[in-house]
Parts: sequence; structure tokens; C-alpha cells
Amino acid sequence: MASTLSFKDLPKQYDHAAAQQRWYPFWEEHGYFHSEPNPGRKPFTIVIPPPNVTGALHLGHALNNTLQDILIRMKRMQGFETLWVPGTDHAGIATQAVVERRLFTEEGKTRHDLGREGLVRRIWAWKDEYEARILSQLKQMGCSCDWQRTRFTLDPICARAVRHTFFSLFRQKLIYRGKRMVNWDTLLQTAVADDEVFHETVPGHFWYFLYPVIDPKPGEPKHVMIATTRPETMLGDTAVAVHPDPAAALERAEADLRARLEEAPEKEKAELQAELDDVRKRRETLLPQLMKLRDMARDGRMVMLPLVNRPIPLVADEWAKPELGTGCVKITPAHDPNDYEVGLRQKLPMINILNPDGTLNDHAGPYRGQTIMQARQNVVADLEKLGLMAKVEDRAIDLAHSDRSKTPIEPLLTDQWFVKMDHLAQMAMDAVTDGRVKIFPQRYAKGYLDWLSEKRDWPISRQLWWGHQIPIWYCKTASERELQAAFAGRSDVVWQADEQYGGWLICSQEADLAEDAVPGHKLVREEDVLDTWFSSALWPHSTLGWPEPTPELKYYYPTSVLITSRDIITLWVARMVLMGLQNVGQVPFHEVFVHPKILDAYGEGMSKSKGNGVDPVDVMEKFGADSLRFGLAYLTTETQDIRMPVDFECPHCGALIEQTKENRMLPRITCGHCGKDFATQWAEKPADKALPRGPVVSERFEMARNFCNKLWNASRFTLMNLEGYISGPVTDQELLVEDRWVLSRLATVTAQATELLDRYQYADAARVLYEFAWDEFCSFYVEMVKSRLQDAARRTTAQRVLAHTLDTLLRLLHPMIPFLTEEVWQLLGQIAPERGLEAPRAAAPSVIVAPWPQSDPARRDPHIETQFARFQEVLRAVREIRTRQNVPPRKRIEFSVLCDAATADLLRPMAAYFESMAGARAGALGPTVKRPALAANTTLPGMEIFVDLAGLIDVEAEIARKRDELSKLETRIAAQAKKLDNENFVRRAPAAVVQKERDALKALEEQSAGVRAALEELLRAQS
RNA sequence: GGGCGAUUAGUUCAGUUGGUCAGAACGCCUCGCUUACACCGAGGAGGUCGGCGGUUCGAGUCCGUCAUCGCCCACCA
Repeated sequence: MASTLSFKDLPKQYDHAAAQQRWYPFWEEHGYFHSEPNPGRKPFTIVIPPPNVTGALHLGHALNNTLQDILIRMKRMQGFETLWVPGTDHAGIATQAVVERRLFTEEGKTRHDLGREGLVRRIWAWKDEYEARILSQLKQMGCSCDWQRTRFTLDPICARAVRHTFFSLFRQKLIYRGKRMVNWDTLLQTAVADDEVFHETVPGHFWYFLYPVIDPKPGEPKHVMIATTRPETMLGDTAVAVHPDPAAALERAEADLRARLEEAPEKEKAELQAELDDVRKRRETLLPQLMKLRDMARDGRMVMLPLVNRPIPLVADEWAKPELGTGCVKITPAHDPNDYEVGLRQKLPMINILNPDGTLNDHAGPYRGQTIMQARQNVVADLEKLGLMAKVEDRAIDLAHSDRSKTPIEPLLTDQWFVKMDHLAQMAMDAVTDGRVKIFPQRYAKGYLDWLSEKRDWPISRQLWWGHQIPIWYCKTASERELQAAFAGRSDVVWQADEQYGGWLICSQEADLAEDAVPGHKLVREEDVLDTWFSSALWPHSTLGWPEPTPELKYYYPTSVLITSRDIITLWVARMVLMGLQNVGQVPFHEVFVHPKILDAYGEGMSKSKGNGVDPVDVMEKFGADSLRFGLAYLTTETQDIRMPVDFECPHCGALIEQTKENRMLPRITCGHCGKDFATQWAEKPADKALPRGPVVSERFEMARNFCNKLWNASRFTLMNLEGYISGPVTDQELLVEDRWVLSRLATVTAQATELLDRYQYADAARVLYEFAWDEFCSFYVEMVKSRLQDAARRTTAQRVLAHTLDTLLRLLHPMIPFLTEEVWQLLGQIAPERGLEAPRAAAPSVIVAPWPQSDPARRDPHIETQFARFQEVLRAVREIRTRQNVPPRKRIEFSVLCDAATADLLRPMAAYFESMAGARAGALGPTVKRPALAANTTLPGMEIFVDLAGLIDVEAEIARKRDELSKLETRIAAQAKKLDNENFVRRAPAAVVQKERDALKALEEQSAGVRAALEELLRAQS
């Protein structure tokens, strides 16, 4: 397919766009991504963490998916039956919010204008658009997903899994309905999730009110004082609490403070001391009264809630801390999460005083219809009139706001559905504790276990329209007998009594129930939908066809590894484990790899709202998919998040403009270089959108781009020099030093890369391959093989080893840089279709299915590697002398080496390479070499290198250099000697270490003697 | 408030079990268009490994503590 290319015409720069366009369709057409259960092979399976259809993928997704594809491609080459299941998540709240916002800004409509069906239709359209975009981004990145198995968390297959799961949990009484405080957005009239709430500190007040005690007896307080920042909520008070044992509580508080004071740093002491004094004072001033109140609470005494004149009980509850505030606390169960808990404990009524729009309802009596702020003012004023306001203080208040409407959040008690977690959570904990699921890096297991160990019930209902509607139907009026008659013989319908409101809760496993399913009675379906994570939790098995016992489920489940980011370990990973165990009876995956987060230049996470996100497509257009992938892999270490400063690239002149906190949200930016404007991702106005868009890129991918180009050119060189290639076995005798060396190194690198990738050490694997490819293959092997390629007699072997080495390197790099390696693989196949050393054979039709290289231990040759290292040292020394003596580049020089005979034997065969790689002719080598009269010299451990420069030498420079060298050596010798003089060291350190240090000292001394001799020689010559 | 992590050259990061580990890339300086590659080649300068204690014969490497930053979780009558 690339046969139109002639090797002579290959471009000097790797054309990533062309390669990507050429090979992705090629792979797809050949079905390389598709997998079917195959009993003859072991499966290797990954399910994608489904990206939200809220928007396009960002760099974090690019990282996540690159890491998955690297593993998938390696395992595929290793002969596993590899399946990577792709898909997307409907992301309930986020997606509905995005679409609603757009509906409002573009058409001025709210969801109520469209109605449930209309809105959901809109969201499906949005989903179709973004799903397509997301999948195409994944393809651009080269992801080798099995697209035939693409899933969506709201598609019929997933929906069926959700229904079956809900049904089964409901039947097992693991799902129940209860009350829960939600964050109510009074503007949008919807509940918002905790992570959609932001807190802002605003100036506010702390009011102290008096509630009259009903029929106080002599000696009893006439009032109870409480304090609040939200006076209007008193209208919903249903109790006043006091601690059941205020004396003990105060004592504990005091002891606790004393302990903290002892350990506290100086600057916090004053504050703690003040607190301590306050608590001590309370014993005198407050405790007697609290004791009385406590007794009154035990007697079931009441106080009168002012303004609405409702008697409410005094209750004894530990929530009322005697060391805080007035020691008494008003209880508003319907509008405060903690009070709700107290309400449950004390079996208090819960009075909701709010309408959905934030005005007060009938329970607020005279304040009905007022807004919260109006009611607050009026309540305060009225209490003041009654003389029941004791005092008011200024106080900074941390107020929750809705991220979406920017209005204050009101806590509101609502009906919600829950999953009981005690048993399920325990199962999920056990799976990690006993190693059925291993988490890498291991430290993340702690968060997982801590979170699950709280075993808090999982609230699964959401007041949304976009999602899996809860399959519960209410029937108020029917009798159980009527239900039994209506659903006779059906195992897919179960019901329970609705203990809260009476009637029945009916759950259907498959089909929706008709309104008249129970003759003579009306069924009403629950409006709420399920939490997105409910369907995501089923992802590993729902995508494989559960609840059907499909061949896929049997073969691919449990999946091999899950690759994800740390912020959803609890929300998602833990719930997948628990649901997998619950539904399938097996863990969903054997291993979890938690990868780093991508941060911006300020160390902050990238997010849409901060405007610091990066579109991987921008990076790919500039650097290519291979560079994106390699760059990301190179940055994936175990401990460090990825900090990525980014720049806008001016579309007019190409100048880079640093992205800062100031400019990252601007719709338009003026280039400081050419002065022209360009648009950013924030461009919304037509005038801005009409401008050319400036992509956001990072220089951090240049390293990878350069690497790809280097590899491309080494490949080009190889291809250009394979003319006349004839395949055939290569015997060991034919191999020269450089062949043995490169094959030895290749064997080592193969083993390392394989092992590192198996342990998710992507950065190290990338580094090992980078260094081998660039510093060894390109810088040495290719350079050294050049002369043989010009020599007909030696050409054939050189070609065979070269082709084989490149072939292996391509295979090792393919998972990280798939397009480039395929491009070269195909070209290589044209000129050298059969490759290999001992027994050459036809290369695979695509590198994607080529066998993963095996490290051949027999090729590892320490002797050759030592020899080569010596060669490299001498080469470097000679080159360094050339530079420091300013020898003109084309000027040939001659050098000699004073060394032992063995070293000389190692160096002698390398003579030709000193010529070609340093323009230097090797003269005398060995122990008898005499110091030339006027020479530049470098002293290395065990070797002294001389370059005879005759009249050219800059003696002054050499002398200065020698003196500098000598003083450095003497410092090191002194340090070394001191170490060895330390009796403790010699006595207590292991003998091997001591010996090593002695050897080091000796080597240093020898080296210094050489330098001194050379210096003397120079000084003599100078005078 | 609890937990986790980070702090190493101008920048972004590696440094496996404490004993040549003080490294890489980019940037910078000096040379060089040598027939694969200037997205290149050769050479070079740059760090008392956040501060302070401690363990040890020996500590970026282990312990404590402080400082700064980040993430997760919880909470704030």
C-alpha cells in the first residue's frame, strides 16, 4: 500500500498526519482490533473508563487511553486474545446541566418548557454529537478498541443490566427509600451534587434568641438561649437540645484542650489557652443552668417556639456541645444535616418550611410566601419586638453556593433511594485485602478501604430526567391480593409495602408497567433516575452482556486491569468491585493501575471551568499522535503528577504565548509577536469565533516529537542502505564487535521494557527504549555500520543485523508509537520481507500483530559491553581534546593510549571507528606507550590518552586544565582517604564496601599521578 | 480537621532494597550544514538534593519536626 514511496524520496521529517491517515484504517479493515472468545489463547481484557459525553476529551483522557492502548498492543503482540471495550458514560447531572445551560443561553428556555421527553430528546442529540467526537478522538490517538463492542451506559444492553441489578437488590431488600438532606438550588429548583457546590465566606451574623420555657417551676430558667446564623429556620424547629451529661462533656472538652495545648506550637497556644479559659469559665457560669435544662429534658418538658407558638420539647442529645455557643442548640431536622440526625435519634417531627422556589410555605405561618431573606429580617425584627433577641454578633459565614446558578444552597430534606452498603462494602473490602484485586501504586488501597469501611449507604436517586429512570411504580390503593392477582405467575415483578406513605412499591425487572397493570388501580412511576455511578458500577460485566451468560462474559470476565485516575477510586472503582461481586460473583478486574493527574503550570488540576484544559487534538496536529503518546508515557511515573505548562500558539505567526491565570479564560488574545488577534476555546461571540483559533500546546511534547523524528531518520537510513538485501542466517562468527554489542544491549533492553510495562512503569519503559534507540542504536550502531555498508564484502551481514535490530526496535516501540512503527514496518517489509538472525522468516503483515520480542539471554555479552564502554570512553576523551584544543573539524589527529595490555587488545579492533567517529588515528596502545613531548592529555581510570598536537597545542590552556583537574582530584582523594581513616567505617562497613572504597582511592591516586606527570611534562616543554 | 503525595540544575522531572547517584530532557554557552536526521552532531557551564534535628561507620535515599504546594475525604448551630 505504500509502494508508491521510493526509499530515496522519503521525507526528512516524519509525516505524522500521513501515517495516521494511512494506518488506522488499515488496522481497522484487517480486523486487528476485533476480538472473539478464543479458547486457544489466554484473554487480556480492558474496559475503558467511559468518558462523559459532556464534552470532548482532554489531555487527562489522552493519558488514560494511551496507557490502556500501550498495554493492549503489547499483550496483543504477546499472543493474548486482547479485547479493549470502548464506550461512553451518560453522566447524568453533568450532561443534563450542559444541555440545559445551552438551551437557556441559546433559546432562553428552561427544561420545563420542553418537558421531560423533549429535554431527553435534546440530550440524546447532544450525546450523539459528542460520542462521535470522543470516539473519533480516540481513533486519532490510535486506540485499538474493538469498536464493534462500543457501549453507552444508557444503551439497551446497559439498561437491561441496570434493571436486573436494581430488581435483584430490591428483592433482597438491599434497596430502600429514606430521607436525605440535599443541596437545593432554589433558582434552578433542583438538587445539586456536593461537588457542584462551592463555599464562599461571606459576612453574616450570629443571633442569640430566647425560647420561653413553658410553665417554669421555681428555680428553673424562664428561657432557653440558642444561637443561629439562619434565624428563619427557627420556624421549622421541632426541639431544643441540651447535652445529656454536660458536666462530663465539659470535663472531656477541657482535658482535650489541655492535651492539645501541651503539644501545640507556640503561636497557637494563645488561642488554645483562650478556649481553655472559656471552657473553665463555663463550668461556673453555664453548667448549673445546663444541668437544670438537662433534667427538664428528661422530664419531657417543653419550650414555646415563638412567632409560630408551637410547643417543642427539650431533648437531651450529645449533638448539643456544652463547650460551644450557648450550650443549647435549636433542632431543625428538615433543614440541617446534623439536626436531621438528631431528629432521627430523638424521633422528632420534621417540618419542611420551604417551597421548591425558596419561598416559605404554609408551615411558616405568618411568613408564608416570603423569601428566605425577607423572612430572616422579619423573624429577627419580630423576635426583637417580643424581647426574645438576646444579642447579635458579626460573624464570617461559610455559605454554600450552587456552582450552576451561583445562588445560595438551601439544605432540604427529600425522599431518596439508597443501597444498603454494609454487606456489599465488606465484600469489596475483602477483595482488596485478600489480593483478588491489586491496586497499583499500592498506597491507593488505603483510601479505598477507608472509604468503604464507613459503609455509608449509597444514595442512588437523582432528581433528573437524563438517566435510568428508577423501575419502581407506586400503587396507593390496591390490596396485596389484587397485586398477587395482577402479577400472578410473574417472577419479574416484586413489591413491598411503602412504609412511609402507605400503599405499595412495585419493582419490575424487565418491562415497564402500564398505568393500569393492576386493574382498577393507578400505578405511578417513580420520577427520579439513578445515579450515574449505578450504571457505571456495572460497566465491566454489563458491557460483556450480563445478565445473559454470554460467551463473552464467560471468557473475558474478570477483566485483566483497570486503568483510571485517583479521584474516582471510591466513586467508581469500589462500586465496580462491589457490584461485580454481587452480580457475577467475581471481581471485575485483577489489577487496578492508578495513573498520575495532569496539572497546569501552577500545579492545579486541569478542568473546563478553570479554562486550563488542553485538547489532545491540538497536540496531535502539531506533534502527531505518536509524540502525544510517547510524551505521555514518558511522564507516567508512580509518584509524581504531570505538570504541564502550556502555551497558545499564534495561528498567524506561530509564536508561543504562555498560558497564565490571567489569559486562560479570554475568548480572544492578541499575539505579542505579530500583534494580530486569535480566538481561543472560549470564543462565543461571532466576532471572536470568526478569528483563526490559536491551539493550546505544550513544549513538553517536543522531546517526543524529536525522538520520533530521530527514529524516522534512522529508519530512513536503514531503508536507503538495504538495497540488494538478501535474507539468510547470520552466524556468530560473522558478527563484529558492534554487532555483538548492539545485540547484547537489545536483549537487555527487551527484557527491561517488557518487565517495566508489566509493572505499569511506563516512564521507565519509555526511557529505556528512548536511550537505547537514540544513544546506542543511532549514535553508535548506525554510525559504525556505515563503512561496512559501503563495502560489498561486508555489506550483507551488516544489512541483516541492521534490519533485524530495527525490526526488533520497531516492535518494542510499537505500543507507544504505533503509527511511525507501522509506517516503517511496511516500508521495511518491501525491501526486507524476511528478517531475523538464526532463521530469518517472513515478517508479519503488520507490526500490530508481529510477535513481541523475546530477550535472548545468550546474546547478552558482558565482555563485549565492557569493551565497548572502554571504546566509548576513549572516543569521548579524544573528542573532548579536539574541542578544548580548538582543532579544526576536518583536521585529522593522532592519539595514543597508555593502558594495560588487555585494554589495548580491547581498543585495537576499534581503530577504524576512531577514524570515522572522531577523525582520529589510533597510534600506539598499551603499557609501553611513551608520553609525547607536547601533547594534550586526558587521564581516565586505568588509561591515559595523548593527542600529539606537535606545534598546534595551546600549552597555557592545557596547563590550566591540568591544574584544575589535579586540584579536583586531590579534593576527592582527601575525602576518600578520610573515609578510610575512619576506624568505625573500616570496622563496621561490609568488607566488600571497604574494599571498593580502597580500590576507588587507588584509582584516584593513579589518575592523579598521571595528571601530575602530564602537567610536569607540559611545564618542562613550556620552559 | 483527617488521610495521601510532593519539595533534586533556569524549567519539567528520574534517582530501585541507605555506600561513584548527584542524572535526563528542554533552555543556556562554544564549535560544526561530516552523503539518516539542524525536530541534527561534538563539547561545555549550572544543584551544599526545601529548613532544622535524629538514626548510622555512611543519607536526596530511613525517622522526627517545621515550611510551602497539591490531591482526596469530612465538617463548620
